[in-house]
Amino acid sequence: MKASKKNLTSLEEFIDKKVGKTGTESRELFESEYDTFKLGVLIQQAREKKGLTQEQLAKLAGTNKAYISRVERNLKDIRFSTLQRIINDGLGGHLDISIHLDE
Amino acid sequence: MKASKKNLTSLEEFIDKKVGKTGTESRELFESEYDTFKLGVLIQQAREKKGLTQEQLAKLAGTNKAYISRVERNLKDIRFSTLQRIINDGLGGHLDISIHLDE
DNA sequence: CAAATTGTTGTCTTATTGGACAACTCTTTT
DNA sequence: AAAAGAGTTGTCCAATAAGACAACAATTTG
Repeated sequence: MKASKKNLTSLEEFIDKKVGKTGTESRELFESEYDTFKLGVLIQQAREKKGLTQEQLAKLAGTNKAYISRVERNLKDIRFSTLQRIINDGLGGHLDISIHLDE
Repeated sequence: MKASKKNLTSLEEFIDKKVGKTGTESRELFESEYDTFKLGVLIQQAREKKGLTQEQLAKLAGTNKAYISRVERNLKDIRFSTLQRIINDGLGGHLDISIHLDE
């Protein structure tokens, strides 16, 4: 299914309509899921940028390819320490985190 | 024990001397521990900025003050989902993460 | 298209988190 | 100096992440 550009105003508006306005329960659930979603994608993109296969990354990070696959696809929650190990040892990078308080 | 400004050149140099140069095993251990350390401090600072006690934050995040204390003091590893819950529900903020690949 | 490589999914076991609550400490207030 | 408030620590139990490996699916390559 291709999105028609025609009736699309903005991603924000689209999500408002599809998921619910900011502040609603359904929207907050969506956003927390989206954050998790982003994490997997982030790892995958970094891995590909490094030109590594899941198996290579797994070995470097001291785990196995099945686990990497699940993390990238967000099928598993992940411990902070494991995330760090994947990024530091596996990808040779570092994790940057910050907390933004609303307004 | 107060630090004397006298013989301090820079934090970098201090850490190099105290922990080891970048790239050494001891230094990498330190840095990953430091990342974890930062996470607790980050949460604590955000909590204080919001003027919440550990107990208040705990209630908002659906946990208890003992747990918050341990997280802030980095005595426990934390799941990504739990971290998000504390930041979203507890602090009313959001977590910003990015992966930086070295060079 | 066949083979090889890469990624996904099922399932088991073990290690560890998260939640609870009590007891203790430390600090602040009255 | 006693009480109150805030934070720390010990321990228990249930839920779940992490690690392993095999089997399967999908993609890439010769």
